[in-house]
Parts: sequence; structure tokens; C-alpha cells
Amino acid sequence: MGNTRRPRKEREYQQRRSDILRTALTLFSEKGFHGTSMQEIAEKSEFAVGTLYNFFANKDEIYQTLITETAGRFHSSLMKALQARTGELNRLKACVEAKIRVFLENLDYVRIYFAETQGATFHIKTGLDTEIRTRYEDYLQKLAGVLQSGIRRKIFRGQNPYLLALAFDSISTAFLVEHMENPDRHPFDAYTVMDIFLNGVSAVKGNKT
Amino acid sequence: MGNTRRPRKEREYQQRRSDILRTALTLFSEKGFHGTSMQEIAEKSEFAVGTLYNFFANKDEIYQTLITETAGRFHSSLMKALQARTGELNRLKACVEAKIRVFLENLDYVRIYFAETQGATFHIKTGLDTEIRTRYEDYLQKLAGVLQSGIRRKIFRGQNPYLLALAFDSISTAFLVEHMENPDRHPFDAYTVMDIFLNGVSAVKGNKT
DNA sequence: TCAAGTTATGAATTTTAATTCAATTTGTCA
DNA sequence: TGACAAATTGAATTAAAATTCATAACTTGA
Repeated sequence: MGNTRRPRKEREYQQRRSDILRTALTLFSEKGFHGTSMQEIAEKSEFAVGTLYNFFANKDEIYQTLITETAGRFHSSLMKALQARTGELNRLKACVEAKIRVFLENLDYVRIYFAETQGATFHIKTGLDTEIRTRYEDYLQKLAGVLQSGIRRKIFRGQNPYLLALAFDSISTAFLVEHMENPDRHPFDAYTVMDIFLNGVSAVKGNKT
Repeated sequence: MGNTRRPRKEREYQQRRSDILRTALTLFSEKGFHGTSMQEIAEKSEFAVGTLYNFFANKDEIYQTLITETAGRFHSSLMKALQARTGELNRLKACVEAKIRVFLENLDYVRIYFAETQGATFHIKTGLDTEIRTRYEDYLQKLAGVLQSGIRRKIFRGQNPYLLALAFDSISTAFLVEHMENPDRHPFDAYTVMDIFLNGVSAVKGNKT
């Protein structure tokens, strides 16, 4: 009878689908979108080329799905961190910690993410980049909100919360990228990021360059 | 006679060559390497496809030349700035200023630069990315050197000059990228970068999160 | 066990764009 | 001016990969 079985078929279908996606992610991350052929994805995921087309309309759709689904998880982790605890300092800290965790759990994805976010990618046409950027923008706004409220409460100082958000985020990203490329040299943690961002690098009071 | 004329021919040859490069730069920056065809480069630069092949062995070589030549100029501007004046503070400031100038003068290139520097690009094979990264690494080391010497002289504080260099550079890059995408919102200058980097964002003394 | 329906397969087709090269044009010099 | 060399042209070729689809292999329910 066709109603207890549906779930299993569905489950298996999803399993196969996500196998394909996982394989594709690895390959795209190693060799880029254009450097990866459908043949390769097929071989590595142990399906025939044709089969891929039963799951996805075309190569672009695989890529797009990959980006969109992971970006979603990514985004919501960070957003959650920014709301979780109370107090601006705690939120910032939770945010770096979440970012570290999410990055390290999704190394492959992060590579692609940058390829899409930064610089001239080939997916400009599909509007995929827009979608990602919107999410990132959204996150930055939220982060700016936290900083803004910290400024109002005299915990932070500064003119432009959005620029501060940008600075904060770019420091953590930079450290993480460095870590990805060179896991051993230059270890760092949430504290390092917070310290530099909060206290700055000057050893002299009220340094006015 | 064939000796006074050589220079003119040479000059014209270089002119045509650089016309091609300029056109290609614009296209690559707008649509990425794979999104740009030789046809397009030919049309836009007003040559025939075949002619392109008299100047460059293939599409890859155009791209590679572009990157390498511009990266060279780019790199030497920054390195010069870091040596120019005396005093660690002045050097840092000169460095941001140089970076702002160079970025704004080479918007098209910057887009490609990121595509190559960050994330999974397609040129991994050619080793092009390695070349750029080496230069960048070199620049970061120099920057770290400046910070290191500032730390010795008790102008700066911090454990790890390299991480500080990374932080410094990533803040300026982030602001510049923001500016590229959105020239009007969030104006900033070398002073903003210096202020955040040196004094931090905390309004409270010795904040120890 | 079998027939109808599903899904997987991969060789054949199509698409796309890089590259080549014979023909043509342009430039040089006696 | 004309013959030779050098440079340009773009239609034809080649190469690489995405996509299709007729065929085969499984699944299911009677």
C-alpha cells in the first residue's frame, strides 16, 4: 500500500539528492564551478550523468541550490547569535564564536561563498550573488544595530555603526581565512578579535594621528 | 631605413597590445573570465579574433598578463608607502592612503584581484593565484614588520604583529569595497581607519571581555 | 511471477566558445 | 610604382562539456 512507503522513498530520494550536492560542493570548492564537469560530479557521486538531471535541471541549478541552502544555514546561525544573549558585548562575542564555528564546519562552502561574494563571479547573471549579498547586508545591519545600541549606552564609541560592523566582521573573517589557509601559524580566538576591535592597537592614550 | 622607425613600430605595437588588455580588463571585471569570450574582446577592442592571437598565445595569457602586470604596480605602490616616511604611525597612514588611491584608480582590477585572491577560482591550476598570494603575503609581512617595530617602541601593543597587520589591512579593504559598491553611503578616509584600528571601539577603559 | 510504472544509464547529440590559417590588406623600401 | 614582408581578418575547424533520450534495470502491487 502506497502510504507507509512514501516516506521511505522520500527519504531515500533526499539522501541521494544530498549525496550529489555534497559531492558537488567538494568539487566546486576545489576546482571552481567551471573547472568541475558534470562527468566528474557523476563519477565521484557514483551516479550516471543522466541521473544528475533527474535531480537537478542543470549544472547551474546544482550550484545555485548548494549556495542557497548553505547560505541559509549560515545566515541563521549568525543572526541567532546576535540575538541570543543580552548585552552588546555578549552579543558581539557570541557572534564571533558562531562565525568561527560555522566557518570551520563549512570550509568547502566558505571558499565558494567568497568566490560569490567578492569580485567578478560568473553568476552575476543568475542573480545568485544578489541573493547572497542581501543576506550578508542583512546580517551587517543587525550587527550595526548592536553597535548602535552600544553607542547609545556609552559602551562603544564611534560615528558610524555600519562601518564599525564592517570592521568587526572583516577582522574576524580575515583571521578565519588565515586560519583556513594556515591552521597552525597565528592561532586566534574570539577573545583576540574582541580585544583588537574594542581596545585597538595603540599603546598610547588618546592617540590622534 | 630600418632603425629610426623601429621605435615607432614598437610604440604602436605596445599601444595596440595595451588597448586589448584594457578592453579585456573591463570585460573580465564585469562578467568574469568565463563569462567573457574572445569574440567579445575582439569586438570591443575593434580587432578581429585572429589578431588577438598575434598579441597573446591564448585567452589565458591575456588574463595572466593582466593580473601580473597590474598586481606588480599595485604591490609596489603599497610597498613604497610602507617605507616612505619615518615613524610607524606615518607609515601606516601612508599605507592606507596609498591603498585608497590605488583601489580607486583600479576599480576594474580590484574586482578581479579579489576573485583571484579569495575563494575557489578557476586559475588554481595555472599557479596564477600563487603568484598573487605571494605578493600579498610579502606586503603583509612588511606591514607586520612596521607593527612589530611599533610594539618594540611601545607605540603599539599586541602579541602577534601578523594578526594585527591582517586586521589593519582587512579593515581598509572592507571599507574600500563598501565604497566601491556604494560610493555615497558611509564615506570614510584614512583617518577613520586609523582611528578604529588604533583606539578601538570601546568607550570604557581597559575593557576585558 | 508478471506487467506497469519508475528510475538509472551512458552513448549520442548539441552547444558553445577557443583556436587556426588561407586569403586579404597594409606598410615598407628600392 | 611595384614587389616583398608583415599584420589583420573572420570563416572554418576543433575541443570540451552540457544536455538529451532511447534503452535497460529495477520496484511495486496484484
